[in-house]
Amino acid sequence: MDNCMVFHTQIASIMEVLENSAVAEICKLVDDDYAVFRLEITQSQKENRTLRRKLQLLELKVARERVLASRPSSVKILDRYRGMERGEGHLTGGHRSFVKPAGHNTWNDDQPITVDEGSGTSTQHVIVIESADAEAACPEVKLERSEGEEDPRHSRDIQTGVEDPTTAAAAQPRTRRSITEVSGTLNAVLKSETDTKTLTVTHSLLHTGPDHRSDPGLGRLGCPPAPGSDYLPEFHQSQRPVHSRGDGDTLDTGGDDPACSYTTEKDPGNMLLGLERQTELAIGDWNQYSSSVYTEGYLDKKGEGLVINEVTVKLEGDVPPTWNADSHLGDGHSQGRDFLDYRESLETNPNVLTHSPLHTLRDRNPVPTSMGSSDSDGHVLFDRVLNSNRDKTQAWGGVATSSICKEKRFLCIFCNKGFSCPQKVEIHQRIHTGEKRFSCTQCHMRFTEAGTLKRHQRVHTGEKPYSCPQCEKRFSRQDKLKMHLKVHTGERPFACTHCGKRFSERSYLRIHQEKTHSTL
DNA sequence: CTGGGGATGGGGCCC
DNA sequence: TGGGCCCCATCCCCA
Repeated sequence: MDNCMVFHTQIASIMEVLENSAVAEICKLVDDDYAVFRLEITQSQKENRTLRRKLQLLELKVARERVLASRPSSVKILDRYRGMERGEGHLTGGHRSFVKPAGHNTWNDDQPITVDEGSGTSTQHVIVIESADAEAACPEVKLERSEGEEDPRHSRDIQTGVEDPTTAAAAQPRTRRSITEVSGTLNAVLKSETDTKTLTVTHSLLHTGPDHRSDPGLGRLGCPPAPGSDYLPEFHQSQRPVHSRGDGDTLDTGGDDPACSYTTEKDPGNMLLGLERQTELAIGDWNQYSSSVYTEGYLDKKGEGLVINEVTVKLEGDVPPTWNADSHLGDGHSQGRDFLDYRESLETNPNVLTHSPLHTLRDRNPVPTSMGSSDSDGHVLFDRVLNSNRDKTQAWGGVATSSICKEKRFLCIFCNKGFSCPQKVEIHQRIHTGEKRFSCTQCHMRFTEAGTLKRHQRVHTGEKPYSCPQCEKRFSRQDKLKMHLKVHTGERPFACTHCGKRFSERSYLRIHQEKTHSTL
């Protein structure tokens, strides 16, 4: 028995040793395979980056060739990338979006292009504007991504009209486009100029604070930035060139009213976006993150089309950095509007979401668009400028800034409702997204607007600053006091068209008609 | 008791 | 940011 026990003990020991060795071997195999797998993944990623870089270089080259072909005179464009093409540089560590023209609406103007390298602050984005032919139903906007440069604070100007604007104006009908991007300081200026028209779009990404705003006081069109808005798009209406300093400040050497200016590209094919209502968006998903999307444009007078002049997207969230924003652009009805300024800015943290109403647009009518990506600062910005109707330049030539600002050309992407300011569109679109960023500290109530929250909080404080001079009754709201005053005055401005009965409130009349005259 | 109307409070929304 | 209007819900009064 003892021998038997010893034998079993030895067997158990051997089994344990074998088991341990087997486990160790399995672990080793797993580790080896894992290492190989990771190596393969890394190699694939490197290959992807290399291919992407090559693609970007090809795009750059094509764009440059287009420009060179159409602008025989002194072209200086994208010196940085020219160097890259010569092998002098590389795009790593960030992303660039290039604005490039396409079709007949490309850099075909006989204006030189200059690139202001700025002062070493590296923009992480190069914008690609790709305008479709007039016949194209969907103008394309192509956003390229590349590995960005190291310095996130580079500013660069791309101007396709280097001449002195004053002389350029004298050189009409010469067509000019100039694009200035200053994303290093969170400003991006797009300047598109045709004939006497100038477009300057300035993106001021406000996440760095108001000090970085080009106009800290007011947003474009004289509107203050929407609460929580992290960028401040601006138009500069000036025929003078806009330069970007190395420190990122945008210098409008013209000194004209910086409030508004608009592109006057004249491609009729780009004038209208066949944008349909996007009310079927998955609001739940859309509301996961702070977002703002608006379209700048207008409904044509017949209501048959929605002309999108601008789309601005601000997105936040922990989402994959693969957001493609495209839109439906179609030939359309300019209805006297002679420009299409389509701009889209996207700012995120290191990650960028992939959902937006624009996404839906893109899906409905895909265009070759690559994605923007994050720069070293973790911000993503891509801008687009679509050239608009070239034939209608003059219609916008003399439009004053104030009149433009009064127009409700910023359209809700959900309901097409027009607003005068993009910030207002952002606030309005919270209705559709369900976003209520203002929460009461006293209760669970949440509100879309800060003013509504403030008004609500009087419920908790009991503050009733408005008192009736007739009966000492007090109210927390002025409109309620005004309503109450009708009790004393007997004012009943709303009369039933069926029975003549009068009511002090419209809603009373409506209820009355529903109850009494519903069969009529 | 019931229904219509008035009064009030509150939120939504736009200017 | 405040003003103003709208809508809705609720309570109350009264025929």
